[in-house]
Amino acid sequence: MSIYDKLNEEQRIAVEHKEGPLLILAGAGSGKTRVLTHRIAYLMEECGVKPWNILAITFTNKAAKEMRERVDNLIGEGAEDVWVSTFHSTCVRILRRYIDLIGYDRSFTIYDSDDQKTLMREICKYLDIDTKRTKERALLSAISAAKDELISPMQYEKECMGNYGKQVYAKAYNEYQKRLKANNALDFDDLIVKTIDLLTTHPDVLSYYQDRFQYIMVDEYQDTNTAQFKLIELLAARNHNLCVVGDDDQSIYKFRGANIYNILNFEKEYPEAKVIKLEQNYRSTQNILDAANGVIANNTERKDKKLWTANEKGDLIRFTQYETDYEEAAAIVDDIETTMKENGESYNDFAILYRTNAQSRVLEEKLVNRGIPYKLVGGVNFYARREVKDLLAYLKTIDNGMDDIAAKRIINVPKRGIGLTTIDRVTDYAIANEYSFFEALTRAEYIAGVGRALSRISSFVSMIEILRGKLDDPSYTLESLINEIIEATGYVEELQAEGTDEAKSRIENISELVNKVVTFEQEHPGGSLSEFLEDVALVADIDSLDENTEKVVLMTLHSAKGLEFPNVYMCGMEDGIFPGYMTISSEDDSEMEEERRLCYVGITRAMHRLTMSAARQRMVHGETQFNKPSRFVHEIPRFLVEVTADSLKPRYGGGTAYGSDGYGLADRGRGRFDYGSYDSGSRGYGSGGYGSAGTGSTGYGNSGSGSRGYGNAGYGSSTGRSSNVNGMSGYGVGQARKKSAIDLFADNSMIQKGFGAKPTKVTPTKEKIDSLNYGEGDTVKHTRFGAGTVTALKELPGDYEVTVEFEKGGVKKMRASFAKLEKL
DNA sequence: GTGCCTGCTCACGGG
DNA sequence: GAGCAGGCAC
Repeated sequence: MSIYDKLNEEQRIAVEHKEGPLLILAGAGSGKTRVLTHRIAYLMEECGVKPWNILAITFTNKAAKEMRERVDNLIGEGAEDVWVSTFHSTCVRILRRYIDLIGYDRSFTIYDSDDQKTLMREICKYLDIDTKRTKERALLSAISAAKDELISPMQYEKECMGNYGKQVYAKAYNEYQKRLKANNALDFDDLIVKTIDLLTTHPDVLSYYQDRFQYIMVDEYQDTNTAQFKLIELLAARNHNLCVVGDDDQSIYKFRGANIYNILNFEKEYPEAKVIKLEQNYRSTQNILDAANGVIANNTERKDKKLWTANEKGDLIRFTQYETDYEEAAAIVDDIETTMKENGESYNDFAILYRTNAQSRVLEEKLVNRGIPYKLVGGVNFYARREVKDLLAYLKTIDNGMDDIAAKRIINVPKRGIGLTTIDRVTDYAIANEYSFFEALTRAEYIAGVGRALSRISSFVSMIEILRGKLDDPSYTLESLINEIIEATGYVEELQAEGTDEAKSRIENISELVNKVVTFEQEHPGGSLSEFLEDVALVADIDSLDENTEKVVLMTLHSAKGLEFPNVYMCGMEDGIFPGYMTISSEDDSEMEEERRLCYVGITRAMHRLTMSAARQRMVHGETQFNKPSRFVHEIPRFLVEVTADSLKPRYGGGTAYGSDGYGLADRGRGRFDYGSYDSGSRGYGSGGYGSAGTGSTGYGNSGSGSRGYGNAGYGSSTGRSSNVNGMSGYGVGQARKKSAIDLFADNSMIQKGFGAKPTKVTPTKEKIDSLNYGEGDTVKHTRFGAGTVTALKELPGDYEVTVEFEKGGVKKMRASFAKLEKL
């Protein structure tokens, strides 16, 4: 029996496709990695293709590593010569060899987003750009977008002719590139762009790689941007043996330039392409799959496909709306513990997914309290911590003396009495004489006004030069280098003297960095400093995830792509969070579609059990926000969802129905749930029926009896009575889906009065406010959230607490002194 | 030149 | 709510 016998028919056809372009549309969980690895094995074993003639591109190092391991397992050793790597590391490898051909030094530095921001700040100062009006971030994202589309500064400038506002961007882009070049640095986008520059201007180099990469495979093709597409096109131009694998329904990186048309138009680009659809899912239960299909069916721009599975139906998807984000987190953690015991599973069988990194904090808190081991993916990157960045800046300065950003970062860290005035003078001198900042430091004695700082500067310079000199000895390790830096600068010593908890944790991070250096040298004997730094620059958060350690995994939905877990929790399922406020208020419908694909990705991560949750109120950026359950929850066919009432202790008085929001809670018993009339399919939603029941009773709304297309407002009361409260009833026949979802809980102010919102911490107000020029019922404008109606006002000492229902951003409660609302 | 305080800004995702 | 830049006092 061969390794190919276990493949299904479509998988086998894909694996055995040898020559010519191939598009594999692989639905979630359809075994695409299996196809890719088997195809590599097949090419090598059955077709005699040399491993070094195969290039497989993935999006993360983690995926690359796994792919190599799996190929190794298939064919037994020999996969190490297959070039498996990410777009970015592929480009770095090519550039390290040939970038001098396009005018950079081969020891170039890679700038991360912090470095980019620092550089842009300098540029704004230099070009007199008012950063209040034009943000660095905006400039950088415009530049990044231009690069993703392969638009050069010159082209950009042309396009901006006559548009004064845009000309600022063009100038900034131009200066930014100039400075990157002067610093011998490349940002992430440049890695791709410069590789294309190199290949298009040097046919011999291109030809070399075209010969080398006779078989090219690209994973997650739906996430490639125009530049990446172009790169692949160049490399594959001679042999046309290009195999791309992707799923248009899982395209979730538009914000960083992903061009979904790369996959949608593949057949136009390569008319001779063979197209294979993998539609059998091996991962999830039928119910989970149906839920995912139900959600994604609301998107219009997609390739037709229908996922199916031979797996059992499985459990229903569970949904619960909690009072606060804290209760939500507590309940999830509870549930993990119970389920784990009941099913004899381990912690790594559970993943908690959320839309934004900020949501992890509350969850972490609860997990720590319970002593549950967890792994947080993302958040504040290890390499973004101050102490780690400082030490890396030393390494960068030693490695690449032209990197001004790095040199300026450490010139006075730890403090050595070289202040801003001195730095400015050195900078001016450097610019005037076209030296790098570090070069200028070596000539400090010629710089007017440096005076007192001169001796300090020279000792800094000689420290760097001595360390740099040591690297000439091939037996000198990077480990010794970093230890000498720590020693010479007194960095750790200073932290030890501080003795605070924060200082201790910084010291731990530093020793962690030293560990990483050691590991790097073990894994890459003879690896250079540049290689170490590039390794560091190109790690993704997800790379550090080891699914085999017994920990609950916490991460964003974005990070979860490509992974699977027996039990998945999708929390914060609220309009305003997911889909996010930005998406809801956007004019562009495609953004909602992207958000929906993200939801699809989340759902399809689950193998056996999917639990969704929402909170009525949560703190977002210091303001209490009231959110309705996510429209995506409503898009799951109702018969697939089991809604459980928040079963925490009764707290708001038993038996009384609160709120007209249709989620009215009664006694916190384990109530039943009713969506209203979801049965009627596309025709309408019941607004009611989210009511949970009184203790053990069946106090829920009438089910929206089929054809009528609505449900009564099902406010559970302790008597289990279903009734209309405050005149809110379900939506009528034919009510548009979208509308009902949005208006479902129109009168949120009632909840607030009923529940009495969580007391906000009273902080002294900066500016005493005695009266307001607006009141309940007035329309006001918020600088960020736009227009809204004041639904409640509460007097505080010297301030007011204003509850505003925004037209687009939901209900928010804010301090009048802080929010600066303007009456309309 | 250093250190503290205040006020402002950012509130989506990441290689 | 948090992190950072800028202002101000020493």
